[in-house]
Amino acid sequence: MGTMETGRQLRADARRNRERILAAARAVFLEEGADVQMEPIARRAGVGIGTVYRNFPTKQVLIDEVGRQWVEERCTATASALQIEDPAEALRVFVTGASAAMARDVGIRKVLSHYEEVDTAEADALHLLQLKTLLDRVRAAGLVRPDLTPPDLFGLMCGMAFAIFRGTEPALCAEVLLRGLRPT
Amino acid sequence: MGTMETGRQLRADARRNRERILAAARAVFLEEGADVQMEPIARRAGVGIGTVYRNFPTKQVLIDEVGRQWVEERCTATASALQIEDPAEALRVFVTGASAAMARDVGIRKVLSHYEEVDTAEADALHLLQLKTLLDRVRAAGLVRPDLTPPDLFGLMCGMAFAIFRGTEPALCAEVLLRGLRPT
DNA sequence: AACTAAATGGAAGATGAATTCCGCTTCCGC
DNA sequence: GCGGAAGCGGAATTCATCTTCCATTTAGTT
Repeated sequence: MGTMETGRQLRADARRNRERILAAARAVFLEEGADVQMEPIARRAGVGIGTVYRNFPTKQVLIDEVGRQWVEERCTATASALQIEDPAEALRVFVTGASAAMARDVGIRKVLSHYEEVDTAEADALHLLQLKTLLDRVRAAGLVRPDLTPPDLFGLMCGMAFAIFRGTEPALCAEVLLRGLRPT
Repeated sequence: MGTMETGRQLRADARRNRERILAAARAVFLEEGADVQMEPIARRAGVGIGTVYRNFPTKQVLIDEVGRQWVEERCTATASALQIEDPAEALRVFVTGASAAMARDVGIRKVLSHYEEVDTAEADALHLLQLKTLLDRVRAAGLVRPDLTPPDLFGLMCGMAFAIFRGTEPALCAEVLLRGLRPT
C-alpha cells in the first residue's frame, strides 16, 4: 500500500528524517508545484539528496504521497461539512472551504495534475461517494439542478480551483459556482 | 517583433515549409499540449528537425506563436459576439463559444500555461478590452453581478476551461458559469 | 546548363534534472 | 565502549530532450 515496506522498523534518526523530508516536500510542493527539483527539498529538509531517495525511491512517489495526504485532508473537511444539518449550509461550507484550501495551497494544482496520472481511484472514490451523499441531500431539497452528477460537481470544483490558482478572488469563485449550481 | 527578421524574403520552398511546420505544431500542440517533442512535429510536417529550428529558433518561440494565433482567433470570435445587439445573447454566445473552443483544443491548456510565462500582455490586453465592453453592456442591462471585473470574468472563463479540459460537459460548464454570473 | 546562395536533414553535442552508488558516519544492542 | 548494521551525503552517472552544425541538396538566376 504505502511507499515502503510498512513492516520494516526504521532507526530513530531515519524516521525523523523521513518526516522532515515529507514535511519539506509538502511545503515546497504546495507552495510552488510539483516541478521543483529534488535538491531544494533535500536542502530544506536538512538532508542530502541520497537520503531523500532512500525514503522515497522516486520523485513521483514523493509527489503521490503529498497528493494523497492532501486529498485525505480534503475528505476529512468534506466529512465535517456533511455533518451540518441544513443542506444549503452544508453545500456552502463545502464549496467555500474548498475554495479557501485552494487559495492556500496554490501548488497543489501541479501536484494533483501529476498525481492524477498515477492513481486517482483510491482516495477519490471516497470523495466521490461523499459528493454523492451531499448532492442527494441538496437535490432532494431542490437546491441544485437535478441533472448534476458527482463527477460534474467534482469537475466544476476543479475549474473553480484553477480560477483561484490564477488569482481570481476565492470568495467570488465560490459564490459564482454556488449560484451557478442552482436549478433552472 | 516577430519570430524572424520580417524583412527577409524567404525562398518559395522555405515559406511552404514554414507554414507546414506551424500547421503541424498547431495541430499537435492543441491536441496533446506543449510538452510534445520537436521530432514528432518535424515528422508530421514532413521536414527534418533542423528545418524546424531554422524557422523557429527555439521550441518556446514555436509555442508562443501557436498560443498567439489561438488567442487572436478567440479575440475575433469575441468581436463577432460583441456585434450581437441583445446583451444577454451576446454574453451567452461569448461563453458558449469559448466553451466549445476549449473542448475542441484540449491541448491549449498546456500551450497557454507555457505561453503565459513569456508575454501575455500583447493580445490579452485586447481581450480584456473586449471583456470590458461586453461587461459594461450586460451590467447596464442588470444581467450580471455589478462587482464583476474583466479580469474576474477572464479568470472564471479559465476555470471553466479547466473543468472542460478535465472532461466535464462543456454545455454544463457554460450554463453553470452563466447562471453564476447573475446578480445577487 | 551552370552557378551560387539558401535551405535541408539528422547525427552529434549540450543541457539539465532525476537517480544511483559507495565510502564515510551514526545509532543501538551487547 | 565496541562492532557492525543502518543510514547518510553528494559527486558521478543516466536519461531524455532540446539545439547546433555542416556536408549535401535545391531553388532561383544568368
